[in-house]
Amino acid sequence: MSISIPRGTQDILPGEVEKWQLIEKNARELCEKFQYKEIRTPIFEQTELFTRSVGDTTDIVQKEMYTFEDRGGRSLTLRPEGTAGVVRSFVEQKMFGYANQPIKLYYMGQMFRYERPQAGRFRQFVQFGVEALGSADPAIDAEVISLAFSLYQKMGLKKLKLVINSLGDKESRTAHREALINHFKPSIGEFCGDCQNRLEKNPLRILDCKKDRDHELMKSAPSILEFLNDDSRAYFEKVQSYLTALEIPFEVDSNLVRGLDYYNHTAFEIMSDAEGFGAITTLCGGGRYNGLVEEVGGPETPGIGFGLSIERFIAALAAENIELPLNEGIDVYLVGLGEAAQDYTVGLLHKLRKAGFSAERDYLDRKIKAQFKAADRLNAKYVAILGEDELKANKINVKSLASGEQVEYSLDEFIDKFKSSFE
RNA sequence: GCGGUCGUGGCGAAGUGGUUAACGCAUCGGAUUGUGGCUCCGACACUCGUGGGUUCGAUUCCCAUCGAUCGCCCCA
Repeated sequence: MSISIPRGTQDILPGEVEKWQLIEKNARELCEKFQYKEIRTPIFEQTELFTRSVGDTTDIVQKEMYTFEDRGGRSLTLRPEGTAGVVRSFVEQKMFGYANQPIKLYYMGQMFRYERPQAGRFRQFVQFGVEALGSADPAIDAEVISLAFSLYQKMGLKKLKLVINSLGDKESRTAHREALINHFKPSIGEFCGDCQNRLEKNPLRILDCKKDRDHELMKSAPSILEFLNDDSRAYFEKVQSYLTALEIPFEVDSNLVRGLDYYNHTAFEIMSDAEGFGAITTLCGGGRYNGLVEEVGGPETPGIGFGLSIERFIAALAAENIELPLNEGIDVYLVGLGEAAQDYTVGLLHKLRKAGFSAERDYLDRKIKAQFKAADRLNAKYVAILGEDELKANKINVKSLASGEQVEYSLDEFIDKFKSSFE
């Protein structure tokens, strides 16, 4: 039996990896403009970090974590999401004491969830995410949302939908929770098993159920928005007015519930409207998590962030048929004919590269025709031909593959002349 | 964790219970002794995912298993 790639993981090969690099590059540039700084935290953390922050009633913690014990008997877990590690670092490195507040960070890296793979869902996937810690200004909620939105737009995505909701503060949530339980409890028997479980644990989740979505009580269920206290309501309205100022279209969906326990106030998702996108629609999810820093052992600190998957990003690009500017060819392919000439091209190739050109030569002892084909395949702009004759005459022929024109240079002047004539 | 579909050469893709498993692309060679993209000719070692069963005989039928894929749950 041959060794194969672990389930739910993928090799990203040349030809595909360029898309990743382009997204990564754009993400970094955008973060630079928005003044978010990169942070790199470990890929595994103490298990307790996730059970405490993500919430031990969530699916992530209950059935999706890659947890293992190391040789010292410590329980460690491959990170299932990015926020927990960043917050842990914020606390441990005492960033709350830094002069420059709020602390604005971004990360990019592998996350791991033990799930059955399907469209847009993997066991190892890559998230780009942002966290802003130390500010409870609704303007930063809008900034975080607009950063994510801008990245998608920058890559050419058009069919985007931003959905926002407010989960309110603790007081609002508690009131809403009571109301939900009272609303569903008398008839909970008519709902699916999952919902029956949710009633006490997390009644908010019932609203997200797809099976029971048509149930009468679903439509008449009390909305969180009705239970927002004055502060929470004012906050949410502020976020909305800032989004409007940023010219980001959005819709409010009072049923939007995020899968992690730590969220409050602003919750949002960016989805793709593109057809043929399958069951996955969520590209990016995020929200505010005031209280999380305390939970992890730090001082009371507000925070907000998002996470987005590069895999889904690329899937969305494909769903919208967006061509990325990739596939650059090389500048020059060095054709060598005969042993003496091929020997000479070794040094010449190096000089070309040192002069700033992307250059390649043959390493398979191929005939001239095959070398030309190789040059074509590499999308070379020029082919430089060095045969026995040229070598003897101290010359080299340079042919443009586009025009077919060929010029002869003296070998000594070749690099300089080629450089000055290069377009 | 549950369900549907699928698993043939580097890639794509036919096909059959029975002696040599199509074809296309790609690759390599030649036509064109040192100049590409076109054309023509030729070459190209395949445990037909793996294990077991049925059968005189299985790549083709059955079972299991692994994997891929899509969906449910949930999410990025």
